[in-house]
Amino acid sequence: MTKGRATANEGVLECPEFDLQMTIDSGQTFHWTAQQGGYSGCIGDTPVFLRQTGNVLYYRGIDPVLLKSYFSFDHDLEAIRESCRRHPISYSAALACRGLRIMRQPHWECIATFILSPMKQVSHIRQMSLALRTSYGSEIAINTPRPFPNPAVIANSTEPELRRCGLGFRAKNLLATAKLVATGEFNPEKLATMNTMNARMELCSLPGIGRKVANCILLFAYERLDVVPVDVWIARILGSFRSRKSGLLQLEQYGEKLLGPYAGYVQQFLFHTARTGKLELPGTSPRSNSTRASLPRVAKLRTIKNRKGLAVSA
DNA sequence: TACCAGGTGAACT
DNA sequence: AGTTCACATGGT
Repeated sequence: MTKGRATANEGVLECPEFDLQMTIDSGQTFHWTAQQGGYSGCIGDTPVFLRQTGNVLYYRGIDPVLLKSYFSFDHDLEAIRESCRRHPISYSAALACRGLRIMRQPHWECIATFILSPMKQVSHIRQMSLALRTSYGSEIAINTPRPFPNPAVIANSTEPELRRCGLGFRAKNLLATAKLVATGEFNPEKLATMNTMNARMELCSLPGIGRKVANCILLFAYERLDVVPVDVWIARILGSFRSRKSGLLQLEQYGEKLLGPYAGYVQQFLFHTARTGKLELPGTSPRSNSTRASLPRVAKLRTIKNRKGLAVSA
């Protein structure tokens, strides 16, 4: 109905090389709900509605400057694509992911939701996020989405109550981390000024955060675009590129070298194409929509808490 | 039913 | 230092 034309209270933004749906569905954010041909959610504490038609983004409720920053409109996607041209599989993944941008998410909500991520599918992380926002998020206005709850609000809750949001064993970690942040003992803003290795160590000091989750947070909230989070998908993909099987840390280092200066971005292209069944790997067939991945299995994976001197990317 | 999901941390050899 | 296991929940 309103497709291709702005309604009364909508702002309009040219957005070349941007795919709203792919960006939101790529497993980096879990707080947006598909609605009326667009998405509703919050940017910070501001309720926002977004929809896209072609190269035009229609937005409601938000300063376009913040919007552009949130979705990283300043990232040079062409340069990022070119950075992995020498590696054909990555390059074709990059071409398949035109318009996928790595966002600048608010620090706390990114930390909190990736604490919820271990051993959960993307759709389940969305469910947990929604349950938390519904139960604990403040009501900004009637009939608008609630923002992700502040650390203090979570900190004032209890583990049994958090478990009612379906968090399982993650409830304890979220609660403990929320308390550390609420008291000021841990300051997420401080990490922005630190180098990647030190920021990673700080994150790994939090309960429930190991190397993989820390890397996700560094990539999706702190703009460390060279960092490669190695989850089961990326481990399979990177593992299939080499004959020797290796541990998580080895795969991460291998990935950072192979995928170039924007390795984290390229990792996201590989992750998303694999998860949507579009990635073709040597010796495997792309999965169909209805079946599980046919990607090769990887030996049981162990995680490593970061230690001093273990500089993977300085 | 059994298996898997954007893993982590503690207790084992 | 390397291995093994428990940990909740929801979906196929």
